[in-house]
Amino acid sequence: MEVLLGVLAIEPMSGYDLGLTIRHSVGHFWNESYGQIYPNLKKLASEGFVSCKTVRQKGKPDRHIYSITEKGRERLKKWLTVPPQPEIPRNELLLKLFFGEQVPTEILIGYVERMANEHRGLLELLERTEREEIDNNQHYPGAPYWKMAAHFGQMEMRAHLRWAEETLAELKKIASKRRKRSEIRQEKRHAGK
Amino acid sequence: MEVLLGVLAIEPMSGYDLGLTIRHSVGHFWNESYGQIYPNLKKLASEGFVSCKTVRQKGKPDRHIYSITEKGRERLKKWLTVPPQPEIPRNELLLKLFFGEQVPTEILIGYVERMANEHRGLLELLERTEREEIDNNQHYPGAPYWKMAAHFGQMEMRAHLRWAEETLAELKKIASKRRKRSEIRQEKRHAGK
DNA sequence: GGGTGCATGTAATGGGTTACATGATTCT
DNA sequence: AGAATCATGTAACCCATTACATGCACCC
Repeated sequence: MEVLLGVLAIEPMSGYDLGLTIRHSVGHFWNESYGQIYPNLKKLASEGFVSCKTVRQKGKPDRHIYSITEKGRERLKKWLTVPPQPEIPRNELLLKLFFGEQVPTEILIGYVERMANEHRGLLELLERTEREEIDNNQHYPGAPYWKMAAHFGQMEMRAHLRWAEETLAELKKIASKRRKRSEIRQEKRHAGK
Repeated sequence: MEVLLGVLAIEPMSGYDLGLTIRHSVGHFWNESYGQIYPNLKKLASEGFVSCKTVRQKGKPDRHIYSITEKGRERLKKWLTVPPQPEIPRNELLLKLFFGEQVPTEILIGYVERMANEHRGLLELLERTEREEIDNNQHYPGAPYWKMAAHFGQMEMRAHLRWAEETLAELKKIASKRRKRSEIRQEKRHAGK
């Protein structure tokens, strides 16, 4: 809801563009689906927080360009001054790892490797975005804040990658132990026959 | 849903105890409310994934002790072998910081300080839990996995604290710049009078 | 007397994702 | 010809939190 106001405070745009802009600016820590964006824009418009101009297009449906109003800016500021409450994120990977005993270690190794690859990619993306997007908008007063948010993501990703390395080493140790144990079991079974 | 099975695979217990156990074992990356736990236990029981024994108590309501069944263990294993899909966590602090331009810098400083304090506390808790809970259960085959999950939280918290330091320094720079600018404005207004 | 902890549960409410529907244009 | 992109939106559904309801025991 308030992301929409925040982005529209930077620049008026359509619902579709809001989706794209949100994805590649705050996408690494906040996302909104179109099933959320369109109804919320309508609601914000009906309550006077945003205004809407309709632009005709040939072939395509009309574009609705939304702009934030004074009332909208006030609402945004009011929301910004409410202390954010801490939220416990849900991490399915960690949960599955926590119960990892129940499952072959190779599976867990796959999960951690996959996560590491994803986060490596995300880290690169964040670094690139910082260089290209934020540094090219140094004149804009919001740029320092964008940088802080981007840095958060970068530092988190690097921590995750370090953890993944450490954890993969540990998992591989466990895997080889397990293999040895099952080999011994096999031998005993052979001997017992 | 599956957390319940996972915890019950370690030890049978009541819904109430599940809530407590989840909070202080996987609480830093997963949480379930009682409004979720009780109905889900009922559902799991009706589908044969857990069994339930009722224990009478004087004064207090009957305790329902749930145990995982063979069918439940199979379901847990099946779930564990489904690759976790990456989830984008929502971070309200970062979002507010991203739009920080719109609001006095002091407010943002307060948010970041508060977050740093919280995460410092959480880090200590995680370190303590690792020493007390996990190391005391070294015999249990799940312990190494618990340790990995705990380490994830620790490394993340430490990264957040480093970020908070860096960010606070930056925010304080911005705050002093802003103060100077507003002093100049004040002087000009006086001179203009 | 009032707060906290034990112990269970239900119901309203809200938030969000997914799937669906439409339809033209552009790329492969 | 078929997929993808542009562009809007609705509706069903799922999930989750919150608040409510009950009631005893214990402590200050």
